[in-house]
Amino acid sequence: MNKKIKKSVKTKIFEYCIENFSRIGYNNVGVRNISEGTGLSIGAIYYYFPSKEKIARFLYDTATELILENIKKSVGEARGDEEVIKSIIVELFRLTEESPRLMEYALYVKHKDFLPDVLPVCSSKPFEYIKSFMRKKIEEGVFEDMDIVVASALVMGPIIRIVQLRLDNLLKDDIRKYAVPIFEGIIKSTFKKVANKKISK
Amino acid sequence: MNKKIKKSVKTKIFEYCIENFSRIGYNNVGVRNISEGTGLSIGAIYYYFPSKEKIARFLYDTATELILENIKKSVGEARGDEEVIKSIIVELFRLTEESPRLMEYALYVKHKDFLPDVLPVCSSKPFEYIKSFMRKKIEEGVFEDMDIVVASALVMGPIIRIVQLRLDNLLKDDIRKYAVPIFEGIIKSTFKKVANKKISK
DNA sequence: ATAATTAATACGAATGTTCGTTTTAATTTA
DNA sequence: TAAATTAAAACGAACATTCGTATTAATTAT
Repeated sequence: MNKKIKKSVKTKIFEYCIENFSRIGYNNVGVRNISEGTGLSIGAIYYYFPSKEKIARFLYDTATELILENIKKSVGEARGDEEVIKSIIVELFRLTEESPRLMEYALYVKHKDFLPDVLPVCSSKPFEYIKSFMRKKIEEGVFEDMDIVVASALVMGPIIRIVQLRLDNLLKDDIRKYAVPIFEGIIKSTFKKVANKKISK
Repeated sequence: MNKKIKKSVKTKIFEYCIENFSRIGYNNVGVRNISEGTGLSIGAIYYYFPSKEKIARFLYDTATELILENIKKSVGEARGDEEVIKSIIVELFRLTEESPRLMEYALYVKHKDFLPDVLPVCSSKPFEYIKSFMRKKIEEGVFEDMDIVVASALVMGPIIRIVQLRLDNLLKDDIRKYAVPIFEGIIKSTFKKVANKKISK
């Protein structure tokens, strides 16, 4: 009966920092900016986080966890292997449109600058999850029998590329319109061909 | 008869900064580090560059120019459309193995942190060059008739992804071994099918 | 009363940059 | 040839600023 009325301190910090670490960079956002931007005092910030670096780590963990949850939920509703791939694309594109800063932080922020020992995002939970799905499908013979690295690159490469172009503002329109053609291209390059089955209409 | 003997100041700075901006980040490399690392005095550095930011810009321009030159040369020796795609892959993979820091700087460095008004690398000269080639081939009917954005993502996405994985040290071995399988996957997803022509052996 | 938050101040370390000076090498003058 | 002059190149201590962080005492909320 309380938490709803006011945003928690951590939430405020999360929202402000996700936005601004992505937009102008970790090193260009000072603790004083965070204080002003959230309306919190510097003391309050340090009451919840022992250091600025810990904020960055908290953002990273929360962001990857959030993305993973969304992907899992989306994949959970999919029927069949192709549907799984499609649902991943749709979900990643949706997240890109609806939470661009979240995606930007997860994909882009050069963690080496300020989180030296964090895994590169490409091997963070969401991407590991997708990769393990693919590994299984190669074993089952759904995908062409290819190296997992190659398969993973052929599937995730185009998706991530579209997302990056959008986040860089090089694509002006909603990228969800690319979901189907990208999906079809990916299927062509990775799935075993089945004689009596058409992929596109 | 003189320039050969000593590395120019700009060359020294280029080499040190490409290495270290990529490795530990622009904001973690101070002017004092550059001074110590190159053996140049701080004064000398500022004699050649008006600011640290201008160094970053110089690196960016030089790196993209270098990569573009190499791609052009490699493409120039290719015969036929598929060969062009293959030569781009081979060249980008070669550069990744032989000049990883150069590639890392061009692909990765989050320019927003310190070069606010520079183009994202994905739209820098080398990538624009490749894209315009593809646009032409779509018009000529070599590629499937698809949106240039989609085609570009299907071609460049997997390539860049492999490169990134390698630069993140998530792939331990030389990525050149992936050149052919990646090439074959890309062809499948983008090239028009020609009935009496097999792509792989 | 305890915990949470604020506001203000202060700290030292690190930053990018400046600037007066020195070194070096080439050119000009004598 | 030797001395004088010049200008570019290199130097590095010092500067003002900003950073993350710490500390304080006062205030508010539970």
